[in-house]
Amino acid sequence: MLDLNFVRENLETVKKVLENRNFPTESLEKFAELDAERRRIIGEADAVNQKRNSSSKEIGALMQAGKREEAEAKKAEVSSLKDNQSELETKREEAENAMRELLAGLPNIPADGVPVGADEAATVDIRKWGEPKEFDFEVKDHVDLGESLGILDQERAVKITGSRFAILNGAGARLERALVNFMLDVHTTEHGYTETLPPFLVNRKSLFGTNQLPKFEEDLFHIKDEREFALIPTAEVPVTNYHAEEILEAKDLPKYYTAYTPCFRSEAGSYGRDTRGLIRQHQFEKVELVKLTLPENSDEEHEKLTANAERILQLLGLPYRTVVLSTGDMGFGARKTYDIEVWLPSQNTYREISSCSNCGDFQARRMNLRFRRAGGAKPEFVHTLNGSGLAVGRTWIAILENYQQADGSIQIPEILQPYMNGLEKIESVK
RNA sequence: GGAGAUGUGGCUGAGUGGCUGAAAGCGGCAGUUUGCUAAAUUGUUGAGGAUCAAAAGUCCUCCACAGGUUCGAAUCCUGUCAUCUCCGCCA
Repeated sequence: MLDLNFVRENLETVKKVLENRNFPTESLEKFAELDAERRRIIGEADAVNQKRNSSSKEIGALMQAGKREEAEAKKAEVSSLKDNQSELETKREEAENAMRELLAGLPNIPADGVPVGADEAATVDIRKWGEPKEFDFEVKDHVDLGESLGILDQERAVKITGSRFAILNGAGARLERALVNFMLDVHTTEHGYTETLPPFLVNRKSLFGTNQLPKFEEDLFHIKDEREFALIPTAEVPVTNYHAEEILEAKDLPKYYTAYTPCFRSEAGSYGRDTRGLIRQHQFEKVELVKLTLPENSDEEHEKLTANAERILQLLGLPYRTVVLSTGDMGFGARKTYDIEVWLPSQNTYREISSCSNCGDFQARRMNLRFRRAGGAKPEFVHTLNGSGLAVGRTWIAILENYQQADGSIQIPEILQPYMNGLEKIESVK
């Protein structure tokens, strides 16, 4: 959420930013009016409350002095304020809700230097690592590989649940678990993150904090009862909200968390995309990285977080490139986002495997997550960052495709072998 | 799921209708004292908002949350949520 004062003082800038992000600007047309109205009503309501408070105090004094009649007269007077007062309180609530709603619907301001553009075409390559392997045979995709090896079963998942679900078996399931453990181990022992295992169901307040709500309700799976929980679409939600509504001490920052969780996304509006294989599922596994930092350090921490995610691909020997997303392609809450894309031989291209965002104070303001500098200074909002480190399902795909052999078997990267109980190769069980 | 108890500031903990945004203690911060540490001592110490160019000041709101009663609510009433104890059930 943007700061009210910032929007008031930079209305034109905000408008321009919205256009760069392909957002309609019409809500801003009402801003000035809404803002003035809100302040006028607050002033009025405060004045009435003040009148009531002071009169009530006088009544108390009169009662104690034994001046009953005067007190009664005063009571009647205050009573007559009541209608007006409750009406003003209602209006005040409406005005504040309207303003909150407007602000909650505005996306973050991109950082300086983020390429301006409408879509993916405007992303800019930052760096490449590794060389895509030359295969001297016709490469298969992960579906053909996985099914012929007997480690991937999509048909039965459809029977049990529906489309966009899959079952991993044997060495395939083990590979998924190995990747999770490997990633968590690297981030906790080499990169200084604290492992956390959060709830997989969250309430609406948390979803507001990390800006899934109010705008992206239809991307979530909702639990059908009065508690209104939703399945997490990413561990970013429970983990970033971990310290929501708290005031941390500056000396305790930065905080680094890493969490393994399943993620659930309805993928509404993506019906025709990536229908084959495991690229886009309703349920997938992810190891997430979350940082809470001082405002002045968030850019540097963002670079480090992205490097932490890239490190996993380097250790696994998977070629990738890192790009910076353009204004039109960035997520709602991000001020800057790096996507890391892994090489997929079957598609002869790089595909997203991680998205690392600096959200600045945008989410912290939504969840009222603050810190205090030494010496009793005013609380300030922390900066929040998050990134996948990595999407495990897509890493699984990349391992199969990049390490496939001519006979359809899969060579296990050396660093993963201890996590696979020493297994060097996944071969057909048939 | 059943029965009961509880929810006050960074913490402990007073407060059962007005002078309580909240005693007291601890902690924090600033000063004084002291050869240093420690101790002592004085002061200070919640958040959000309105007004204002800004600061100061003034005012409003907040004692789990949401409603209600009342001229007036931390205090009374209702609901919700959370925590604790006992029973049941389970992993």
